[in-house]
Amino acid sequence: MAAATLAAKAPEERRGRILRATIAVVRERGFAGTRVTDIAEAAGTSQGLVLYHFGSLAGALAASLTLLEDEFYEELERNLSEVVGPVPRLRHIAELGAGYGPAVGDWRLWLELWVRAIRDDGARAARESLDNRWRGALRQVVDEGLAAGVFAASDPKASVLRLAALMDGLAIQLALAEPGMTTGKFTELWWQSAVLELGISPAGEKTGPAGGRRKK
Amino acid sequence: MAAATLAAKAPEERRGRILRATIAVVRERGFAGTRVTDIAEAAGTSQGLVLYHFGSLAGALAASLTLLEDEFYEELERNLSEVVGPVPRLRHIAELGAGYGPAVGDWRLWLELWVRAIRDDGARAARESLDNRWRGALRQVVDEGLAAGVFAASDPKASVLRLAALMDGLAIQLALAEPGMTTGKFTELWWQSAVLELGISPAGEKTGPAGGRRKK
DNA sequence: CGGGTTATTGAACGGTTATTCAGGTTAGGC
DNA sequence: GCCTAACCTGAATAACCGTTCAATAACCCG
Repeated sequence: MAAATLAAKAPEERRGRILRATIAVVRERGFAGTRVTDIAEAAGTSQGLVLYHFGSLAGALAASLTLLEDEFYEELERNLSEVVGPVPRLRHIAELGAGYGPAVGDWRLWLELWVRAIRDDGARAARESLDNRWRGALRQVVDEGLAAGVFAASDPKASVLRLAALMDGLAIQLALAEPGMTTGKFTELWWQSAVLELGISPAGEKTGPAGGRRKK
Repeated sequence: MAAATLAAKAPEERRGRILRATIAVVRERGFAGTRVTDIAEAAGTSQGLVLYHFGSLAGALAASLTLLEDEFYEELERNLSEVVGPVPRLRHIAELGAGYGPAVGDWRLWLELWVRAIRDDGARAARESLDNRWRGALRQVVDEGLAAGVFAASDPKASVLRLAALMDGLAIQLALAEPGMTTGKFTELWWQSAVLELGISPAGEKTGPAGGRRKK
């Protein structure tokens, strides 16, 4: 019956596919370079459908931001639950930032988001939400460590702010493939700051970049 | 006849005016939102002239980047020569980053540059050059302090990298007007990191977040 | 099974914008 | 003073791209 057209899944499925395609295109071409055609092509649908579901290109971009948020939350949760104990967890964060996966592409996406947030309210809200969430996670790990007595910080709030900002700053260089900046270096540099900020004792500091390291 | 047209200064003057206008427009509208018309309007000339001098919109944007570099160099030089001694100089850098002037707008321009650098080679080169210059200045101050014995760092190179990255990271929040981030907080947060990284002795750390400032 | 609503398409439309161009104006060497 | 080349302009051109639209197809419900 009714010779199967290419795809006739639930409209929700198509909608989601378009959203995912949008993110993929933005990742590759940036917000400014993303056209309706690109999205349609990446999603395997027509331009018309993109507009049908989201009203406009801007609408599709905006909707994709909330998907981005959701996925970020999810992944963050999943990632941090893998590891227990303040020090390993902090270390894990250091490595997460560098990203063993396609992190460079992800950081580029964040850069795009920052710039878009300058002028687009939806993007501003998304990036603020993302940032708060991220900083909250960091904050939580720090509090955990303070409570356990393995971290020491005179002003934890400021330390968290600085560590979060440092990661963003380092990420810029990673995203732009600054010569000399690698994921390994990223992790190392950030971790050293964390050690400094939080007075982590050598015992807890298990993973050295190379060679011995001590404190006193 | 031919009543005097508005302006017939040297073509170099117009060229420069267009370049300056381009930067101004990019600052306000971003690279993506900058149109030839905007530049012409801001420069008080015709669209034709913009293209006449620079060949294309992309050409004008590219040319404006080198002007941006030049002006940055100049201003950096001028600014840092004002202050002597490692500690005051470092402190000055902390305040420069926060910017007592239109720094928010400037940081937004840097954000724009970063994103453009992802895909545009000219922008990439410009930002790398700018960044090296900036980091070099920081590095110089740090070396000065190490030589004078007022700073102590086990890995100065890493410290410089981190301090530079931290400034970028904090700048993002400043540029995006993150609630709670002010120029004062910016300076304070960065300065504390500098103190921590470089083991600045309390004597040198003259400026509290508020209160008087003096030197030995 | 109909009939109406929802999805989906591809082509047509229209606005915006970079670029081209033909024609003037200015400046400076001769 | 005049001639040529550099400068400058505003309008015409043309391409690109978001959006609209009329026509189908699929789905759902009674």
